[in-house]
Amino acid sequence: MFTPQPTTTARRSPLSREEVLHAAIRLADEGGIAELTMRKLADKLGIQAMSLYHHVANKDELLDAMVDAVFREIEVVTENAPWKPAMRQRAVSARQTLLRHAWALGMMESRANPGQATLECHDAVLGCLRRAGFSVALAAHAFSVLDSYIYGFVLQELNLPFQNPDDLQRVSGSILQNLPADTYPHLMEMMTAHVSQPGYAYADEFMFGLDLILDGLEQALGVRTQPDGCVALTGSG
Amino acid sequence: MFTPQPTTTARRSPLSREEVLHAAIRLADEGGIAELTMRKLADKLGIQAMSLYHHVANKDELLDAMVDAVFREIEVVTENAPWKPAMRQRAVSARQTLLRHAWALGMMESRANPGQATLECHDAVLGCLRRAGFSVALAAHAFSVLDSYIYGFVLQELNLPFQNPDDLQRVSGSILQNLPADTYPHLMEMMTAHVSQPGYAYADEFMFGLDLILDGLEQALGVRTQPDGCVALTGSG
DNA sequence: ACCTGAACACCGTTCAAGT
DNA sequence: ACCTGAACACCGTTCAAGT
Repeated sequence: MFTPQPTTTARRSPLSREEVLHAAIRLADEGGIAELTMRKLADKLGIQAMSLYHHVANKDELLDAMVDAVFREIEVVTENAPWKPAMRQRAVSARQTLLRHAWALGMMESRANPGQATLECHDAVLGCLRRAGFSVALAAHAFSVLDSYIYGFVLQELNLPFQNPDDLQRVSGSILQNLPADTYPHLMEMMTAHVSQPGYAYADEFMFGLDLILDGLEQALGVRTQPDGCVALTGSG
Repeated sequence: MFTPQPTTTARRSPLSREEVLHAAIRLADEGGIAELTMRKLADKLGIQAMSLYHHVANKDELLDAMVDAVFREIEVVTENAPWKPAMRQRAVSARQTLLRHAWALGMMESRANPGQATLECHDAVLGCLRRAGFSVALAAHAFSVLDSYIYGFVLQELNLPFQNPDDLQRVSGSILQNLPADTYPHLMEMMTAHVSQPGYAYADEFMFGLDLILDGLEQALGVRTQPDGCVALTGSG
């Protein structure tokens, strides 16, 4: 029996792996990683949960792909750019990306299969450093300390029980208000004299630590390229 | 009717909240956080899952208590110790503790209720810095950059698909072997010329970054306490 | 006070069956 | 090739009932 394709019928185009991936990311972005279940994801796509397994081997593989998609969003500018502003800008982009997808950081702990975008991002960073004169060993050091700092800072940022300065003042007040004033004196001082002051935002701490690390790397690079032992102070000081 | 207590009968002492907490930590340490379900935890304690709710409001409260117990394990030596070795030793202890409880880091992302041990740990660190002459603002900077680095480093360490140098050589080989040699040239160079060399261990990168940050903080402290603008180089260089 | 059985509303995934 | 219904072995948690 010949059954012609119903070309005129409004029909859902067959689901693609890309569609599944992006729907999963949107779901996790909006409702948190706990909201991302195969059943709810299927619901959002208008299919049954079991149909997802035609596009994705299992939930773990989906999570791997999601993490790789996050790395694709991190901008790495290395084209003939000096290493310091390039690394600085990449750090800023990485932080923004990881904040946009709050679920990603917590998932990296358990992922072991780096995707293509992840490898490309790493390669670009290493290339920038090597071209700037970093030895292989120093490039490894630099990569480690920069990524550690970025990941850890975002982890703390996401852990904060507030998102804006108004929240902060309210929350820090309620935490310490119920305690005797001398239980945590230094924490109390930090809250009252600094953190709860107008204009304070934890996000601003990011640049202090980032520049401290970049300056330290610059010094280490200078020591290496000038083996007379004289530290070259190339900063603004 | 009078029913006497069966004093002679071998009877389980009533379960305490502490017992539940430690069993939960052991379960997560051994099998990963996914293994920690209320049902399996109850099994291990020889009771039914529902009985746990007499000692813990819900799973979320249990997770909060587990994170706080991890902070209790971090050693903070601040008694009259100079700030630099004290902060160095605390960073080492924090890293070891977080490696011992690999589940803890991923959970901090979603916890918002700091416990007593957490607050005590933070207070001790701030006290050490303040006594050493750090301004409130610089102490906040120092705290942020140090904790960010520690957390981020451990996050990367846990993310590595190997635990010892032997694994490393095998894994790094299999990742890059299947690729054309020029797809990720700098990653390839890093693997072949550095990471896969005998004696390399990612764990050793920890001290480079830690000392880089501590030296940077020392410099920032010196600049502040000597307002003549002359940087005091108190390091070994 | 502490523990429990049964139940509810969920999970990820398999498998045989449909078109 | 793609989707599905039914089922399996799990979840966290509630609630009424036991001692």
